[in-house]
Amino acid sequence: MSQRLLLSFKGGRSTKSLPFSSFCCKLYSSRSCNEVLSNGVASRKKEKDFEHLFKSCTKIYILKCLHALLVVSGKAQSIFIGTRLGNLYAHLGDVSLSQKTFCMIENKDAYTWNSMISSYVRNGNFRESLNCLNEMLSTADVKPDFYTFPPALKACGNILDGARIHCWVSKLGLEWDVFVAASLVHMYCRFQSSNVAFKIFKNMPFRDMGCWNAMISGFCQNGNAIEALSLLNEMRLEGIKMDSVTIATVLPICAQLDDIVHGMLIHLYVIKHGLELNVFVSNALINMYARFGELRHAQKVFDDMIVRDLISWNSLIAAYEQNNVPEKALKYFHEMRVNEIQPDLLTIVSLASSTAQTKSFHCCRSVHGFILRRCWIQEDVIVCNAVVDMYAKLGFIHCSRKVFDEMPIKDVISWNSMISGYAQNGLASEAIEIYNMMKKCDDVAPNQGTWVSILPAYAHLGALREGMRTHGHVFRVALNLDIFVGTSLIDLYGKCGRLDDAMSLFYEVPRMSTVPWNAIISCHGIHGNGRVSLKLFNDMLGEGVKPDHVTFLSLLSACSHSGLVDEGKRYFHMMEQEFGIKPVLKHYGCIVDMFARAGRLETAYRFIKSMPLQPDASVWGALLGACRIHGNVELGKLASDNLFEVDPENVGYYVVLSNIYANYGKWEGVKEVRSLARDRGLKKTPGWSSIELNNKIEVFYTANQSHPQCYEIYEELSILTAKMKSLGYTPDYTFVLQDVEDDEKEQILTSHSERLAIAYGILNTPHRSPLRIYKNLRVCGDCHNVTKLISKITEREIIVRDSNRFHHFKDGVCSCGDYW
DNA sequence: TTAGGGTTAG
Repeated sequence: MSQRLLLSFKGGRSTKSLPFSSFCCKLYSSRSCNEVLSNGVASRKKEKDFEHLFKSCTKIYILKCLHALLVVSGKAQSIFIGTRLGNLYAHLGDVSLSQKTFCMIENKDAYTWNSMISSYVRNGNFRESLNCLNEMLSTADVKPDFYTFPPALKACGNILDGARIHCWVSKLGLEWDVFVAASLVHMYCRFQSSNVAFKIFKNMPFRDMGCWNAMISGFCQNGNAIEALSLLNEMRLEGIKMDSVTIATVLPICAQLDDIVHGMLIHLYVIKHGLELNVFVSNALINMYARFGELRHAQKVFDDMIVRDLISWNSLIAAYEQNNVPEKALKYFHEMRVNEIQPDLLTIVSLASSTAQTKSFHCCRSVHGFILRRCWIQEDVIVCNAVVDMYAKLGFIHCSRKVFDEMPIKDVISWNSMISGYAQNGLASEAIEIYNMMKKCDDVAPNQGTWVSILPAYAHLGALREGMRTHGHVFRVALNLDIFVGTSLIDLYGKCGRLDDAMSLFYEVPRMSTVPWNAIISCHGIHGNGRVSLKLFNDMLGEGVKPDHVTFLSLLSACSHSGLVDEGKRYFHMMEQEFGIKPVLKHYGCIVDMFARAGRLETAYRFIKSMPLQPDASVWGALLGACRIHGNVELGKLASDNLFEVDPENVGYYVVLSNIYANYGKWEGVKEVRSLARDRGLKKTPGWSSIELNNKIEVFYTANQSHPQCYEIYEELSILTAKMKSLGYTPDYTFVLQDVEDDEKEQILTSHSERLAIAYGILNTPHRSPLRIYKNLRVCGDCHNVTKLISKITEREIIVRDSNRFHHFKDGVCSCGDYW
């Protein structure tokens, strides 16, 4: 029977794996193996005749059957058959069998050695492949040929290995083989030596597509996008057409150079030459369109693909994730699963980020669970970082911290994610704590991402001294003029009240992008220098920098803080009409704030009513805040009613409404709001102020009685109050929100946390030195007046930053001109 | 018969 099977197998159906596999199974199970061998496999005369049998081996078990037959017949040790078997095992992914088979071969020739080297490389065992090469080179009777070096060059872990192999290549005169030369080019580019690679490339007498592609991709990998494009042009001039590899290489640089026209022209070329069937090309097109935010084009490319691989799915999911369309990203993740495509680590990274965008804690837990079940948390630091980032973006910072603390390995991005997670959730002190922990780790060095995360935390707390020390670090690693780090420094100096330093830094960093402009416009804005902000905006246009939506946020907020209502209106219209930027809720919020601050509460209210978007808490919050300043109970109540609906959990709004009632002595209203907040389980955020002294940040809560210098602080404050009264100060009791007697009201005002911090600063710093205070809530009107007077009495600059803006007190006046 | 050059990331 086996004999018949073998004969039928020989008779024409041999190239199909199924008949052959069934043949093998039957053969294996039959007890007459020897008989078959003597009549079938073993009786064949030429080794070459095995070729079609080898071709049929598409599954490991089939190959094992054939191998068994060949071992029995004594043919497996022959160089041709043994090497072929070893190669087949390597192709089918069984490395250990591949290695065993090679080792069985006696008197290996170059073909066997070459096959062994490439088999190791194919399976990622680079060290072993280089050992193999060394052994081959030391074997006297074997001569390496042009098949030997390309895989070995791929295996080089450093440029020294590569240069050593280059020497052998030159010695054997193989340098000008196109495959070898392309591999050399690729190797040198991998180790950032594109100049050496280019020299080899230029000297080649003949170049095939592989060489051109190796050089172009080498330039791309080393960030030399311009050189890559000029080489592409040279290739075109020589009449060589781009192939699918060229296109997959070049598309990413179109995105890098922000050149969508070039990218679309290449897409046309792809269509014209029928290259869209290549999965690499289509994947690169999806990625290119995604970078430009052209999701419809990306989707069309994906839809038209006949064959899709994991990267195609990952690219589409990432396209939606990076362009903030999480629903679609999740939809395609689901579809991918339906199509039984197994996600990989990169899928999960996009998934985690998309889930964070949905703001659904439940979904995030599912993603975390999915990752835990696959044990990826232990295996991959990138996935862990994505989870840390996911929870942080959702505001569940304690979950981030838990994942972070349990990470087996932390890299610099893990630390950066945790620092920026805290900083972005307003927890600047915690961000600094993590940064300090990071500094103690020897195996991790801060990078650009670290500085852009930690500097805003210092800026937030007004921790100028620590910020300046970090500026020193940044300077030493030559990142001070990096556009993002430089901008963070501008922001730091600006927010710490050092506008002159911010300006000098601003003129040092590259100013081609909006980023530093936005920062400096905003810095002047929060200091009440609205006119300077407007001038900077015009300078920006003059230098040919196109403003973005953040520029207008900074600008409108500057107008709002300086009472420049007409200018604000003008720029708001200009934004859409001249620059085509559609205002989002934050822009509307600025305009409401601008009208309301200026006392035009009715206009602000009418503006809200005319908005095409549903107003959110920030819009109503702006109106409410101004109602408190301008004392409009009726509109304040209306704004609060809306706020209690859109953001019922934010205790701040209840406090402001109760303040408005209290100012007018409407104690019934106060009682009502307080009980409403209590019923909803909300507690007032305690007010606190901080001051940085001797590299330590000292925090004072309102009416703090437990500070070691408590007695001196209150003593100092009472001396100051007496001096202020002699200058005509009378306490403004409208800022006392409790229904108590006047002397108690004065006591309450005196114990406001910013005053405690100021007194502490006066007691512990040299005469006339400036004081920098940060307050977590808004500074009250009475404290504002008091700080002005203290600045005069003590001849000190006092810079107070509160949750709303900046107050720079000097010689009894505030930079905001009492307009805030 | 063994070989080179390509697409996705926190």
